[in-house]
Amino acid sequence: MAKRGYHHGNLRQALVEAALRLIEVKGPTGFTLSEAAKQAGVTPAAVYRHFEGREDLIAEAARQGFLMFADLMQHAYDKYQPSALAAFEATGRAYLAFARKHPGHYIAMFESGVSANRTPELAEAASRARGVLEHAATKLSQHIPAEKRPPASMFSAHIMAMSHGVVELYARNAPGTASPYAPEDLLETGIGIYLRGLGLIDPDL
Amino acid sequence: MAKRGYHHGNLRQALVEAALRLIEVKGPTGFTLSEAAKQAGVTPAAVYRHFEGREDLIAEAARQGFLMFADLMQHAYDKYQPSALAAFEATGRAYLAFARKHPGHYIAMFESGVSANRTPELAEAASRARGVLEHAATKLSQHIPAEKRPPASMFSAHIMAMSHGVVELYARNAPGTASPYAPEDLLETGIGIYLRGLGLIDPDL
DNA sequence: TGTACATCAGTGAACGCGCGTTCACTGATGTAC
DNA sequence: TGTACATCAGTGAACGCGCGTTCACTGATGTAC
Repeated sequence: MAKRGYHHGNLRQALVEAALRLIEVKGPTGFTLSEAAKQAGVTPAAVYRHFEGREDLIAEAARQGFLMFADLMQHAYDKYQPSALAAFEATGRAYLAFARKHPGHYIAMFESGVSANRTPELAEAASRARGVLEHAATKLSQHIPAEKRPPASMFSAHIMAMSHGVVELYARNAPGTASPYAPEDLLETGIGIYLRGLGLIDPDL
Repeated sequence: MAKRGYHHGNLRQALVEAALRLIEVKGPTGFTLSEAAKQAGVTPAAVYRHFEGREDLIAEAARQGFLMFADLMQHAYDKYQPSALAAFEATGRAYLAFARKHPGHYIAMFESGVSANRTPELAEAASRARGVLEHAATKLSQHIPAEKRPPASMFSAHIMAMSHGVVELYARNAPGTASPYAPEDLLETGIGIYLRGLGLIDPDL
């Protein structure tokens, strides 16, 4: 596992990955710097060679998350081009897929209490992710008659809100809170109805 | 302040209120049983006369939150009856108003990590709140032609998701994450577009 | 190729801290006679 | 009305724990000659 570098190989990344695993299992509260160090096979003090402290480690995990998140949505978007509608819907599906596949990242990004403005690098990564969705919304909204077209940033904020809400309320394992619908279906139908409201989908079912 | 009871007056409720204040200020992570006790002017050990422990105290705060939440939505619903549409929209506004007015309760309910099924009392309170929104959705959905009508529980899940998403992403003070829109506007327009998608609002703006 | 040296990633011990929880207790409140 | 007693809410000391962070160090790695 230790291929290059000095003693450990690539401790910095190993710590990020340990942190992600812990955040996923124990929640943002349960995550501790000491345990992340232990899981990486290293003394807690070693962490300080690579990060300023606990918060900084979480912020790096979140940053990497935003980058992956942006890539995933971008990829989904590109794949369904040139149909603005199909591309937009694919982007929405990618949102949920990311949250399902990378819960540790998602929690670090949205539930850890780390501000997206903590560092310029984190802010930039977050902004890039937001940008992908906003771009998809902008393109799609050009199909709406100008006089009844909401601003694209509002449009994408609606979609982000619904997506995030579905993740938080229905895609967490929380037993009992579960609704009878799969989160994927819930989001798909929700966005579908919303887009129909914008006149972007045929009103006949 | 100590009107009735034994030594303190009503320590149980004072602890719940101290916990809510702390949760609001420091987040669910920052809340500690010891500090809640201190704020209530009491030794940490005294908490154990009224609660099983830290989690139990949070659960009670959440339970009270769900009761208030249900009452608020119910009240808003009743006020705008008999128009199913106006009543439904008022219920949505009440959702956001509650989150804004009672952030401590909201956090205890949705972000504290306490399962809504932790105790039967908590589960029942949560279910009552959900019931109000579902009732509003059921009534409103009767105005949709049966063949294109989604199940009311799905309908209300969509609204809950969007409402929760708006609260989490845009109604928290998080500076910089803020969108240029007021959360109230964002939710109002979002629900408006969604309802238009269901054919419940005149399609001409 | 071999030796001397510089670098610096990770060590290990120590710190002060506040946490949640337990326990035997005390003393104010409420009640029975 | 007054006294003796029971109740039980809150005390205070103690516990073991793991936390994040600091510090002088050590020893493997990489480099210069």
